[in-house]
Amino acid sequence: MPKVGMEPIRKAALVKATIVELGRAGSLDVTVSQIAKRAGMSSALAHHYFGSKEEMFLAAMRHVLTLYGAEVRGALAVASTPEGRLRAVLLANFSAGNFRREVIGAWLNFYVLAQTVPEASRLLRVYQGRLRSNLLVGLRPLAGAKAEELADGLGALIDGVYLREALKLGTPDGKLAAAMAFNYLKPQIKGFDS
Amino acid sequence: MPKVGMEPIRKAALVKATIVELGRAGSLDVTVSQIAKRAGMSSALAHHYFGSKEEMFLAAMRHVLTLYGAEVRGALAVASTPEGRLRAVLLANFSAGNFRREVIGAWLNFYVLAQTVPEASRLLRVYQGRLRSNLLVGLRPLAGAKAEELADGLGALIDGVYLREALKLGTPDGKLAAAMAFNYLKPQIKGFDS
DNA sequence: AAGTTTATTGACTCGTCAATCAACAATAAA
DNA sequence: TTTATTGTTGATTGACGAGTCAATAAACTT
Repeated sequence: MPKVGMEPIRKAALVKATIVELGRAGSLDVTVSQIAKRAGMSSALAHHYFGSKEEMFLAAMRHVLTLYGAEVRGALAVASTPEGRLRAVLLANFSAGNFRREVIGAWLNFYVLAQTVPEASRLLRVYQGRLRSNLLVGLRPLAGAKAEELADGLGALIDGVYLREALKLGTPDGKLAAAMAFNYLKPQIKGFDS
Repeated sequence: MPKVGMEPIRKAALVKATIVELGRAGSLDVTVSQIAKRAGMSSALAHHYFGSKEEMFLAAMRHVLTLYGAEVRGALAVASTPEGRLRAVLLANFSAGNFRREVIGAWLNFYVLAQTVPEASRLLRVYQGRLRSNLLVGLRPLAGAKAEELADGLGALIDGVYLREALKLGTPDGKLAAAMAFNYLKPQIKGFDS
């Protein structure tokens, strides 16, 4: 059965399965066997490709971060005004691709992972830094000196919305979540309307 | 050595040790032995008093929640105006008692625990409900119809600030954190000043 | 065709840990 | 002073899970 060139396929399947299992279990207490099973292979093979469970987690993180980054870049590309850029970044954060049950659950676990694994912590910082600078691009022309503190507030608000969503059941509502962010900005920036 | 009336003392020591260990490890991967050792007893005794590790976690949660509730009530008692009440609730959230490394780390784990343990999820909802209603007491006279959405936004912001603090190293700065909340409110409520 | 590399897994090792138990000690009640 | 009751622990059990390994097989190389 063994064909050649399986590596990328297997790795992709494992990354996907890791995210699903993390979201499902809601904790890092997920066995390699569970992940491997969901990805349709033996746990030995998972170890063969990733070496350790930790590496699997990190690969899953990178994947989520990459998707997120791509989505933001895409949205940003078609925005020309500062207002448009702001809108784009916020909407991307709560888009159907990122604001999903499994992904939200995975995020929570990434924060936990970051408590013990330096590389996870680094990745999370990179994400926070990007979010901040993306927000600042839109905010600086609109809010000037207040831009920095607005960006920090928005960042915390977004993380908080994710965290709270992790506690709820049912389908996450991105529209509603985005509305909270716009609500935060409206009175801060004259003439800003969602 | 065994005197009588040890139960409450042992239980309190275990609860305290659980919070410390949870904060230290940054994850639920804490063994009963670690907790028991920090509390100065054998793991068998810990099981004797709590029955299971899960019960220890829940007791720790209840304890944190109780302290938090007491602090808010205390601050609220000496506030007479709506503005004062708002201030009181926000400051209590970031007070020296609650906004500490270990406690922040423990919070993160409570959210993880809530993913699998219904009682943990219930406790967290109770906390969120209380926070919300405490905020509303102050907000309704000041913001009227907008009070509800402001309370939700503030709640998410507070949780987000906690979450982000869990990622940082060093001593948490409650003043700075509280400032973010005030910053959120200032433009929303005419005449509100921290 | 022989040799090498890639894919794949079942079985195994080794460690860890929650929970239980048997036994012992001290205090309180009878 | 027996007889509970409460406190306490070392040792043990039983389960589970990460990571390793030997073995098998298909595919590529020369």
